[in-house]
Amino acid sequence: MATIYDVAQRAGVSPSTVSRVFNKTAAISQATRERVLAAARELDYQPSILGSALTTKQTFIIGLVITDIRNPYSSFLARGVQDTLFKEGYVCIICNTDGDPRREVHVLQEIRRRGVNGFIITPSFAGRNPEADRYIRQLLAHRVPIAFVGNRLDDPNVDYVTSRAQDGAAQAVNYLAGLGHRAIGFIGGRYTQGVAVGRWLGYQEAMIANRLPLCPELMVESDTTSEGGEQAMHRLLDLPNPPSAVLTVNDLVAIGAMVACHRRGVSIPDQMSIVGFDNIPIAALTIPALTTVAQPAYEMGAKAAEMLLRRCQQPDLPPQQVHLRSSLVVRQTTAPPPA
Amino acid sequence: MATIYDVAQRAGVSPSTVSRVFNKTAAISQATRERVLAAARELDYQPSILGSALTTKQTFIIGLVITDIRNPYSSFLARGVQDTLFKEGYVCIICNTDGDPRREVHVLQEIRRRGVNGFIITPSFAGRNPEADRYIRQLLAHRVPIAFVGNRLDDPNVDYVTSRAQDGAAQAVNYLAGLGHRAIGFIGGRYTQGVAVGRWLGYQEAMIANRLPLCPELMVESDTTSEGGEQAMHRLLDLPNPPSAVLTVNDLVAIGAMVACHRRGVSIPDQMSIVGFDNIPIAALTIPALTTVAQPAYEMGAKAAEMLLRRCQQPDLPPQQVHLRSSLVVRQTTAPPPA
DNA sequence: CTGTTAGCGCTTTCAT
DNA sequence: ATGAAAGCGCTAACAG
Repeated sequence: MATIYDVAQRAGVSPSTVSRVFNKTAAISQATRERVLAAARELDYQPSILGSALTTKQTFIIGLVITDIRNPYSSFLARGVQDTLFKEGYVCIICNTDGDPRREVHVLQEIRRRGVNGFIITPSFAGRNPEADRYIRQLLAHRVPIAFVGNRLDDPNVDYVTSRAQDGAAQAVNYLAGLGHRAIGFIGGRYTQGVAVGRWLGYQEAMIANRLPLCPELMVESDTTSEGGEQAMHRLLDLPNPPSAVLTVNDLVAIGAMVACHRRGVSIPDQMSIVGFDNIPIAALTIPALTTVAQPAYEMGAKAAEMLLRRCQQPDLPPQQVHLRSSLVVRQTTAPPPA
Repeated sequence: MATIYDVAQRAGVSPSTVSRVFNKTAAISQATRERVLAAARELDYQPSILGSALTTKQTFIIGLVITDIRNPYSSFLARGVQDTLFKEGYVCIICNTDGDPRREVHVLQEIRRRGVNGFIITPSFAGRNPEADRYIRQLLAHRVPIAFVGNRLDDPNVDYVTSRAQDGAAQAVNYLAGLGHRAIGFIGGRYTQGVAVGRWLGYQEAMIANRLPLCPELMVESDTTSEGGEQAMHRLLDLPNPPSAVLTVNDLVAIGAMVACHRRGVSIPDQMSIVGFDNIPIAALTIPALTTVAQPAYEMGAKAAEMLLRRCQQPDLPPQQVHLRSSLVVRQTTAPPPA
């Protein structure tokens, strides 16, 4: 790799001059600029960010910490982040936590050691993760720019973007209630973890608002996978009084639930209504097509990236909160309950 | 952030000594080691990789260049890469090309400027992309470690891992032929691009081997999305003599094709057999469940990461090729043709 | 408009 | 076993 000195020598100028033409940090005569550029081209010179970062602290790298990139919600979010950052000359290091607080801390440290200019974090637990919380607060104290997505620290004083998932869940319940359902179940991950909590709260809130009974046996925890959804639905179907509709914590779980119904000959939506969460691409393609609460994952990522960049430029801005909208996408898995 | 000087001062030693205890690059007396470690702990010191990289060239960052992280194949591959690298203390920068050669070059440059120690690349075009090819060859000439996944340069002299997708496609055709199908269609992305080429070649090869007619009108190009698959299947169904079975370039396309059949009342698998490609998680959950050629995406990523790390350590190793297996997963979308 | 000098955080000879 | 000094690629005053 050619260095700034090689270019300087070849162009017959000083390194600073070369630096100036690349950074436009001072006026340079047309003539020398051209000589420099020519020399650079001939040597295939690209300024090393490593070198400049040592003085400027600008690596144009940010760290993105998510649960698991294989989850479509995460990968859409990641793409939103990447697109927005890349346009501004930034690139990102992505690490997965699998919801493990230990790993979350480790991952944050490893990323930080690379001198990133900021973090975008989807916290796995909200306020229930002493280890990671402590570390993140420390970063914040060092004024490291951080934008949170989905969850956030138990602290209103940070930048974050949410999707009003709680409202989304409530919308879904309202819709089902409007259709005439009374026994509405919830299949829901671990309620106290990650994104599940808002969704669960929204469900409860709306059940109460609609004066519908909140039966513990209709609220079942599950893995947040299709297998988890399948098992959970079987448990619900085994009940003496199964629900006539269920809201699920994500689309994969919903699809698992559909499979369970299919296996048992329970027809959707005639005998069972199902609502998913996230609106992953496949949701439109299940047969019947899945009614679901759409999460603007890409937009959330894009927005978080925007906020982060802003904070990098103006560290003293007041903290910013953005609430995007979750919206119910009605398709074919929902209908009035059987008479 | 505390620097190595802060730690040295606090421990009453020289910076070199601190460096030595962290890098175990020379013997240090037990006593001073402990003092240094204590000082480091008190100051929350973590060696900055940026600083050391300037001399060692070791950033412990590698660049992963894929088409689109939102594609499940890519995200599984990425996770395989990340897990393997992270265990060895590496982290990765991920960028998307969307199959655009211009963007591919740009992305490679941006990543390189960050001093990455190597690349893992899933080339969008194989040997038909002068711009990107030229740049990649240049990297190779500079002895930058690169591992290719899926496709590779038109050059046997590089490290790469494939999935024998061509064999997988052939397997699928053989299976359909064995079932009695003669008119087997192929819905296939742009045949000359990215992963599609191997799959298309495998299809043709097996059609010929089975002495089946290779009809141009049964091979249709499409977007590699479910919408693309849906449209393509409609075109096939509009034919005077539609096929009785189709192989598709990926599962999303297959699912789109299923939707098209469903809309037209063509029953699967009785009137139409469909085979997907990739075995994304959702494939097991469509109704009926999708028969598909499984790609070991996670393993391919993991293997590529392994190869890359090996090359970083031993640049003079002979180039290595790994061929993982694609395997047909028979589920419920395939059956003998109608009589 | 351009050059000189020092320094960013760390490693690495070379001494001791 | 430890320290001093130079240097990695670049930027940022400070001169001129």
